[in-house]
Amino acid sequence: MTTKERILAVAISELEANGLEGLSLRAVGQKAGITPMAVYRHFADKAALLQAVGAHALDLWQRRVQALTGLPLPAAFDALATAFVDFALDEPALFDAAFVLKTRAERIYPEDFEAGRSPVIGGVAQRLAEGQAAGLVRAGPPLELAMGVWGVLQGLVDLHRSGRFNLSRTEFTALCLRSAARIYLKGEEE
Amino acid sequence: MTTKERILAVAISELEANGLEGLSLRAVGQKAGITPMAVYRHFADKAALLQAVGAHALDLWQRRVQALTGLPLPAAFDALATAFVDFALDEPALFDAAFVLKTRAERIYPEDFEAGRSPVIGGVAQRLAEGQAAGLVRAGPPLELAMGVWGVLQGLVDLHRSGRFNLSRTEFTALCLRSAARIYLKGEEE
DNA sequence: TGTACATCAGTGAACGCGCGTTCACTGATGTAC
DNA sequence: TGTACATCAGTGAACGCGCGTTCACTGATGTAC
Repeated sequence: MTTKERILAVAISELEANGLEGLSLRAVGQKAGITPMAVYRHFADKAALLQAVGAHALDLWQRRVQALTGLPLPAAFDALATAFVDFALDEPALFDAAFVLKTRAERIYPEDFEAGRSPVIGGVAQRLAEGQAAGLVRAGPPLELAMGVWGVLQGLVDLHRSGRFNLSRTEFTALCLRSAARIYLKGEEE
Repeated sequence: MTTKERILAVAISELEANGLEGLSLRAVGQKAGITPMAVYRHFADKAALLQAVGAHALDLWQRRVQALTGLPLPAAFDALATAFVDFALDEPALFDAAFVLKTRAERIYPEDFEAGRSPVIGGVAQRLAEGQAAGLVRAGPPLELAMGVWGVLQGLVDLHRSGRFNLSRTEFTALCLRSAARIYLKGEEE
């Protein structure tokens, strides 16, 4: 494990512990066993470190999604949505680093998604299109439906994190799945 | 205009200018024409000031919503959703103060909403119930549908604010309305 | 094989900043008798 | 009506903190001749 990797690992655990605002180069250096100033040997400045953390977090998220392959259609979306909620609630700071941080280069709707530069959203859109062909998924541009699903999950998670849901984890996740399904599912499911 | 009101007004405009993180008591005092320390005459500490700002922002939002009465059902929801998007994109810091700030006492799902302690969500749920009776709105607990609509709007606005939409304001708003409609509207609308 | 030199990770002190908050105070206004 | 006193908005200096970042440096390692 190189020093750079150690710094990154410490930064991630500090992020988990103290959140985006609570991350300081001094603390990272100290917990990595080096002078805070030595961090500058490996990252140009704090923004560069944050960007690396963000890239790592996004990578971690994508790995989690890739581990979900092989499920039939409706279950696949439930599994994906559950993974999203779990990621957001279990690793909130990583979630922020992956999805909220502005220092990272973001994928932009619609061009980057149409060009397939976002594997997760691209995959969702493709499966939604398959679902439309199979008569399961409602009509509409698959990419827009995918963004709608992302939006509702992100929004509900946001509301949950600002303390607006007094629900058990199971109940909250189920509410998220139902809300997401309302976006893409065809017909009455309840 | 009392000094307290002036402080509050300055705090709000500072919030608009610099965001939640950029708000400092020192700047507020200075721009209000008093010593930063005089702020403590009127607010116990920074948290108290922020709480007052949050209450004001929420009040402002509720006024905007109340101004929308009298529209027929599908248009009413579009107007409400448009107002939400406008509020979020035009006054992002006030929006944060009203909806994101944790120092405020939040309404909690489901009990506070069931008890009618949130006029906006309560009103939405009631109109959704009317829509269900009229056969316009899909089945499901009206309160949950309302939270779903709130969630999708909040999420899409979030994604927009982190730079993920390269759409004109009009196009983005339209996408939000379509996504919200997918949550609550019955049948195929496209 | 030995020596001179370059490279480079890491050090430690310091700079300058803005922050929330404390403290003892001033000075004007209002009120009680 | 006049005087003594309480109230209270506002002052100004200071405390202590943590931050990102700079600067000149040390000391070990690797490399060229």
